[in-house]
Amino acid sequence: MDKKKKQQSTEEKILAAARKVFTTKGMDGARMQDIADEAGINKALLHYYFRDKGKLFETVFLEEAQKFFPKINSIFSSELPLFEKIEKFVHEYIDEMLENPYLPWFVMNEINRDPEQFMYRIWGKENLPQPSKFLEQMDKEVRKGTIKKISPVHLFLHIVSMTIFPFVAKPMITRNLQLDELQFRQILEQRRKEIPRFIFDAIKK
Amino acid sequence: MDKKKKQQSTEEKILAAARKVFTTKGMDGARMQDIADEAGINKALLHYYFRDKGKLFETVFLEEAQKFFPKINSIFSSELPLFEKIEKFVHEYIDEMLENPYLPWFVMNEINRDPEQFMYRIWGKENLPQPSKFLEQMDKEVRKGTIKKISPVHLFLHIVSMTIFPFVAKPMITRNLQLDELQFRQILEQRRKEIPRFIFDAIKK
DNA sequence: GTCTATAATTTGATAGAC
DNA sequence: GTCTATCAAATTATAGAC
Repeated sequence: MDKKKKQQSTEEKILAAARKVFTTKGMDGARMQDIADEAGINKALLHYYFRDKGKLFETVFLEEAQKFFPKINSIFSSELPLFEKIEKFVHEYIDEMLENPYLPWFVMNEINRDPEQFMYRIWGKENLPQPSKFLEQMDKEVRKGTIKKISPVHLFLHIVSMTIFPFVAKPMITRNLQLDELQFRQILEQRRKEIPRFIFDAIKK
Repeated sequence: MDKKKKQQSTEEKILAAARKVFTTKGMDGARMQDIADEAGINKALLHYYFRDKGKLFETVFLEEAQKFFPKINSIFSSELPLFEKIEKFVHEYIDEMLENPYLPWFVMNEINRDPEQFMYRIWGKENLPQPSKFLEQMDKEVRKGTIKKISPVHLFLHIVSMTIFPFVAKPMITRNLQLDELQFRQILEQRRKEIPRFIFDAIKK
């Protein structure tokens, strides 16, 4: 990491530092001084590259949100069979979050802070994600009798909840279950297979 | 609400106002002026009753955290049979959160901000919650062959995730599924029955 | 206990030298 | 492009009158 810092442009150093500070402290908690220190420069340079705190934050946030959301939609609206689709979603999502564990908390936290602004910025008004295709697919399987009767909306919520929640609630979980970093990570890795398995058991006939 | 404000003591008015502001904006985003305005008093009085912002926040936070956590432990360590225990947990938790929808986001958000400080304050070092009893109970059922083979830790995570996550991710969910307030609330109410049902289907033999 | 006025501090932002 | 020094605004906290 430190090796590469020399090669990084100042702008890249700032963005990396801002990412780190914003994702741990949030927009309100983050201090420009913290970011400058983390980047090994001074505050004035932050304003030289990015006009103000808001602009810097927005750059970081949109960048991160793009990692978090678009994958959901591309998988859910693909042409895969239901079970494979669920499996792929869980796998790819957990993998992504294992690499960026701060991501879900950061994104959800900032969306909560100002839902309209950010949801709009991420998708725009016409570019809404369409889980409807996935919901219809589930509905079709139910009517075909391939899987048990279940509300597609609830099944969708079950899947997303089991996948994402442990990452958001990490401090609660590690404390309650007395887990160290390694144990927690191992459990998350296990969930890649455990969640699809659990769902299949619940809805297969 | 406004009727009672006359009867409320100033301290109660402050706490109610602080609760409202802190739970929506968080510790960093909250302004003492906002709280004073919300309480219908001036800033100086806030400091008269609570030395500083940190003390006021801590009072509110610990009060709220006590609503959120202890119930988990009391239910999980009770003597109920497994299925009833799961059902009771989901019911009571969703009911609690339907009344205080901001609760899970607020508590988890502030714990993420400073895990050590708050986790310690909530339980202390010796007073750790003991989901172990619940985990053992699940393990026993598995070994008896009453339910399918499943890791107790994962089952625990499944239950908690499905129950709490939708409350934390409300803005994401309502936007993605195009739900209005009422529809969202109805779905949450449905989950009281849906989650236990789903779990039973997954683990019953 | 409650208020107004003000101090003290924090922090985002800019000016200007190099 | 980068730095030091400084300003301006926002925000917490206190002094002191009533």
